[in-house]
Amino acid sequence: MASAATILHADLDAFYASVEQLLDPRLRGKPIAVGGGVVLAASYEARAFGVRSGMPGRRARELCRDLVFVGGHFDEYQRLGDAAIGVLGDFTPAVERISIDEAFADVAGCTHLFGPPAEIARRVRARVRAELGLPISIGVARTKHLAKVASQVAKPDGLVVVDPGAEMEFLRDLPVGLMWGVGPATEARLAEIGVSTIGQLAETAPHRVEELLGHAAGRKLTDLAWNRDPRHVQARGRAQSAGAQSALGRRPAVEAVFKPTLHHLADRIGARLRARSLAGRTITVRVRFADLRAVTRSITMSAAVSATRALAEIAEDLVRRVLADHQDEKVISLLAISVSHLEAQTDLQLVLPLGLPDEGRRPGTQKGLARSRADQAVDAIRKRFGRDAVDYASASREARSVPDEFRRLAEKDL
DNA sequence: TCTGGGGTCCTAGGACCC
DNA sequence: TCTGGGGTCCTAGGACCC
Repeated sequence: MASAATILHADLDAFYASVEQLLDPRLRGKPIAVGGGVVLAASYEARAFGVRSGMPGRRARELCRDLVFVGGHFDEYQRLGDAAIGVLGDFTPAVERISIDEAFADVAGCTHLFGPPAEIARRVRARVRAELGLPISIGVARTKHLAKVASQVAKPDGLVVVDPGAEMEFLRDLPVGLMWGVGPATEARLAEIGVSTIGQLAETAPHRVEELLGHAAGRKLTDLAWNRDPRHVQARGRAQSAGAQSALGRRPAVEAVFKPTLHHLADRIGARLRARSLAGRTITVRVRFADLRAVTRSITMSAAVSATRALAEIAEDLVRRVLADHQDEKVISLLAISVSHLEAQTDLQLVLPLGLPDEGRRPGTQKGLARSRADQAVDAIRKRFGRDAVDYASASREARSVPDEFRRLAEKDL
């Protein structure tokens, strides 16, 4: 016998923009964008003009003459996002938070207290509206995938319940792009074989889908189209990697450009890692060229690193390798560093920055010691006076096209 | 439309070991 | 000595999610 529809997917509508309209009533009903140089979020009124997040501010203004840009109240986003997810938590501990504005909840264990899932969803929406002043859409269904699709269909500010007896009918005519795991590339490939709806995908032979998309992705999508979703609602684990990136516009591919930027990125990552007593064995850099094509280089070391200078120097070496392999590329448009293979950092490692590439490891040199002490001093000052209180001299402030507060909202807990 | 930032997972080839 | 198979790790790239 099929289980009941007890999974909720709750998603705050145009979250950042809705918060701004909440804080300033004059913005309500108007097309607004959070951000400036780049659109970080757009209200539904702005989306109607084609304004999208990630879009350059200039382009957005072209699309919508009356677009109002607002600076962003990042502390409020965090507070209100936490509060909205907290409302779900008042009904059940089985909450899986996906991001600042989105979460799953399984209410199977609390219907005897609060009534059927649809009733719980109604109460969540009413409370978020009454207590926080924000619109939130909810999908209710038997599986996570169905609940997620349902909340998308429910937007804006709606509730959609998928009855277990009507699931296939619900999915059949919806575009494949609504499925979890189908982005622009997959959508285009499916279109090539004449598949544009979930129903059509379900009718396609599984081996064809796998040939087209690869084993894992093909199988996953076939399962979802056939409405087989084994995933459970469960609290999220810690991050597996920590990274930072900076878009540069169009800058010459020379040391004077990439060194300060890499130092700034290494500083951001190093500080986060050290705050959690973590370090990582694998460092990956990503270099994007003028035509937006990106190349990565990585190295895995025998010992984990978290010292800013060590991270920066390893990243510099990797970027030099990229540029040596692409000598015809004179312009770079983005630099990124990611640190993975994270592990707990022992006290010894905290003091002695081990772990340059294997051949070049330098255990506890005077220089290494001084660097690590500098990190500790900087970390301590930031802890007392805030994250912007100190900055390495060589770290470029101009590289920050997006406010640090916005970056922080996207960081997953390490 | 020449595009932000922080993440996750998959693929495929090669090295290496047993 | 040759051959084969399986497992694990590393590297580079790609797609996707919010």
